[in-house]
Amino acid sequence: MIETDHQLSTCMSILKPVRDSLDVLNGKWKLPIIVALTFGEKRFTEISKEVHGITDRMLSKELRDLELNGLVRRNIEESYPVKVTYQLTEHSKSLRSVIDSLKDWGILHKQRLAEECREYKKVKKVLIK
Amino acid sequence: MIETDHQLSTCMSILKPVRDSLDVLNGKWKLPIIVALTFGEKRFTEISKEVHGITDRMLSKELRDLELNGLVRRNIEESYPVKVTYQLTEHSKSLRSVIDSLKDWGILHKQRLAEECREYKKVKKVLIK
DNA sequence: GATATCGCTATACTATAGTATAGTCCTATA
DNA sequence: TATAGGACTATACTATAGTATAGCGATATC
Repeated sequence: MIETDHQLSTCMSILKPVRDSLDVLNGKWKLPIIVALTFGEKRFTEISKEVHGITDRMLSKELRDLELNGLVRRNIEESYPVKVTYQLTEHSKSLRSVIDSLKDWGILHKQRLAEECREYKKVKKVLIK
Repeated sequence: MIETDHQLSTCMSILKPVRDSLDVLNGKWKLPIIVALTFGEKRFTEISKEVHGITDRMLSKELRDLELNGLVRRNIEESYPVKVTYQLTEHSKSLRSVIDSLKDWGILHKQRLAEECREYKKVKKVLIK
């Protein structure tokens, strides 16, 4: 019982950091934007063209979010006219393993669902016979 | 150029499975429910009591989602009255590494943000001087 | 007979995420 | 002078996630 409580509280303490990570990555556009910035800095309209379907409003907001979370840096070139570029930060590289982990599980999960579906069809076939 | 296109398409192919994983874990209640079921099967009202603040409607919906994704199994005991229990599946155990990865990054990220904040204060101090 | 528990569902609402469309202020170019 | 691009912001909308509250049909308990 004490053991269980201890384990449970351990589990609970996992929830907060997991939520933090999910919040940073969540939404429809964060990851596509990160991908677009993977091979060097880009300008607002360049990102907008690469991330198909995003509106200016969303891009502006998501870039601000990513900047606040220290994943993206906004550079202003003091030229005429000013040139604004966005690039990934060092910190953003630490996301690599998280993304890999999510990708691997996503693939595994799809396979599992497909297997389950085949199982179901097999069962149905037997039942029909 | 060809190289870059190739790398980009690789990145894009990562997006879908990552999205799949995020969709499965997303929302306010999925993870707390999974935690509640970590130490054995539980009944509807037991989960409801452990996951503080969740409404019956949400619990019902989220359990159905988790069941559809093969993470939770619903058992009906044919007794009078019927007893319904929920438990984690084998497949749900494969989430372990994903959750660990998210947790680790969440902790790292908080630290990074805290450091950045200290940096900022240092800079501000210098500027005020 | 009245009340309580179990495992939900129904209805109606609010809050947050995302979309659609237009406009602004700057400079550059035809 | 007109048009276009860059980097946004403003306004208004829709869609999805989540909340609040109530009810229901079964059994069990007082």
